[in-house]
Amino acid sequence: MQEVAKRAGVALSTVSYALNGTRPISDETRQRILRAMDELGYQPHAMARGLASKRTRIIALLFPASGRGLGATALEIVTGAAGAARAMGYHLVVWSTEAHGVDELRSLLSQGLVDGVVVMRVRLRDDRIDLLRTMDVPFSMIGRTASPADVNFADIDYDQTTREAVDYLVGLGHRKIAFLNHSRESFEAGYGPSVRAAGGFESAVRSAGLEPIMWLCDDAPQAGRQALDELLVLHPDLTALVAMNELAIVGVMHAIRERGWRVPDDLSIMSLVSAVQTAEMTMPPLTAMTPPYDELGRLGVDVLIERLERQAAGRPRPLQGLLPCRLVVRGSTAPPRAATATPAAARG
Amino acid sequence: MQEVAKRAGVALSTVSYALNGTRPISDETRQRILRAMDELGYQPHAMARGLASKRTRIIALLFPASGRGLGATALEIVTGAAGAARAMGYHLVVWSTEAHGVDELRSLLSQGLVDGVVVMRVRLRDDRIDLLRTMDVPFSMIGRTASPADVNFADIDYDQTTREAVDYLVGLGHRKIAFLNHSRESFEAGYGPSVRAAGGFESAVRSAGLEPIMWLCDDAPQAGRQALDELLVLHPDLTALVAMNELAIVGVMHAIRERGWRVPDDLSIMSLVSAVQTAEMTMPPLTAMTPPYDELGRLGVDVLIERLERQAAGRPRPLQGLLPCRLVVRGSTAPPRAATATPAAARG
DNA sequence: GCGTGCCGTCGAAGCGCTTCGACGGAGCGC
DNA sequence: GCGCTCCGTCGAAGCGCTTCGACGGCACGC
Repeated sequence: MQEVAKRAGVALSTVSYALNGTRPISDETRQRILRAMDELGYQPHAMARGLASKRTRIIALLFPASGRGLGATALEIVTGAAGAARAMGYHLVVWSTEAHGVDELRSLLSQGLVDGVVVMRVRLRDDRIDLLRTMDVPFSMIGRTASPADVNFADIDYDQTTREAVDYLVGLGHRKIAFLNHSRESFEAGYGPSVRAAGGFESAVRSAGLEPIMWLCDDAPQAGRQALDELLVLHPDLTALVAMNELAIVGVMHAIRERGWRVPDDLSIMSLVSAVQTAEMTMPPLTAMTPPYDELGRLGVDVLIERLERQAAGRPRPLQGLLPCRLVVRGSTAPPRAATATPAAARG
Repeated sequence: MQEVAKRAGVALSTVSYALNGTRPISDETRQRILRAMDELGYQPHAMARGLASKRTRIIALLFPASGRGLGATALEIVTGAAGAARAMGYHLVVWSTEAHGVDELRSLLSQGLVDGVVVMRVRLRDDRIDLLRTMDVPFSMIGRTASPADVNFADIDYDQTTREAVDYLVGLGHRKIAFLNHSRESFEAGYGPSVRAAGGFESAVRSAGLEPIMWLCDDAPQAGRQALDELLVLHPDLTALVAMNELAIVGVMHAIRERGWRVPDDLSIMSLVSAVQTAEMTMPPLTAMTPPYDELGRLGVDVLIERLERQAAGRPRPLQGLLPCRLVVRGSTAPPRAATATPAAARG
């Protein structure tokens, strides 16, 4: 940097101002400096900047250590987040806490390595969020807690998504639609997607003048088979299933085939919040509401950096982005067999 | 840190030595210092350390920007890598290059933010590796180039993996086994897994006294269906398929069902290098050689840090780890129908 | 014509740590 | 018993940048 300054015939500090725009610099001087930087192939030293400015331009992405159920999903978020961070001149470090829990997070944070944190897989009630609050570390969430009033977050718009899913099925002529959710444990533990999708489904179905049916089901094919059997006992006139449980869907489809039924002719299946990869791993491929996971990651980073750079003093109001899933019609949905007739009670 | 020193009654530098073990410190002094740190809840400032020591304790994970085909896979690698890094006191930043390519990587590297780089999804011939070499940045690879002689890497042991897969099928009684690979483009572009698995399969099959059959196939269900049809024309006595192409497998299974055949009774299918998530997304679930992806990520980081900390001067010899996939038997494999009889030429 | 402001630039003082050279004291050999 | 060595500790000099206060020069107004 010394050399750049010398070559451009200015003081060291002037180079710094030109770089950061901290103080006004005449256009001509800036040009000289930029040229010098270019010729010397100079790149500012990240750590030195960080130390001097107390702004590291590094943010952390907190994600749950493994655990099934994420997968392709989570990767897309990471990719999106990394891209967004880089586009804004930040670096993204990944911290997969949960192994050692909150204590480790605390020590990580107090190393002063990061300016802020993006928290993935937020639970409605979340220790990590509490910690970030008390340590006064800027953060944003992908997903959200029960009361995210004053925090920046990015989440899927479950209301909109479930509504679109239900509307699509209703539009095809379905009148009896069940919602196959995640497991009871995850629902009762307050897993956001599970809870919010359930709420969205209920209100969407009701506003279509229908009766909501929800079923909690473990994330496993076997559980899905059983769930279908039980559902059909209670509701033999079921013609469509909305499911946010990909592994269960596999079982459901198997069970359907064993009955000699076919998807989508005898039962339409719609996968909620389902990544492309998994939706195409079945036969027929699943009509699905596909979440824009990379967008979600991107947005999570964006709102954090927004908070970091512009909301530094006086929090005007939080940025909260809800992204709807995109409907991708594949082969698992169709009008019900007796779309025009009355719902066939004479079935099963 | 000043305060810690004061409280422990020693000089600032002594605290530093106690922390890093750079110079011998009497046990008693160290204890005093550690206690003081504890009481004050002190955590060394990462950036300051990095600036002063020129060792940032940050490493970068270079991974391919999106692109289908990774997915759950890649996430596990990231998770494993992040865990390993943290366990060794490092931070992991993710850089998804390829968007802007090598130039961006160069500028990223010259920021001096990272001590070294783990490169994912290495191609047999890889620009990024060349750059790292010329810039003399320590790195390790997950996967490997064509001639990885002097570099630390972690990769799947394709020889061992394909051998186990073939042996298992041969053990069941199969005598006519085909290998369904990735697309021709990826094979000819020198995508390591594709090339190495092909080699491994060929030698494994030959050493079992059988004739190798390989088929290149785009990563799509439709391509899989077609591939199966073509294969069966050429080899009507085929009884087993080893596939490293999950999307194609979906199509294959569909095609089989349409013929009125069943998996595994009429054709055994074995998925190579297949994540648990996808292996369980089919009916029946796939018998698969499952790669220890998190181990792979972990190992990639380990060998990099090894290189960083111990091979600093005089490279003794590279650490190169090959991890075999683990055989998980599920429902897609069985003895061939006519295991004891001669291969049925009178079929399909 | 000289004071007043403001714009653009400069020099220097850190940011919180590591590391180097130096130094005092204890233990050893002759 | 004296000198020498080695061990454990100290003080100070940076690491490469940001940022603060200061300052020179210009345009403007009275």
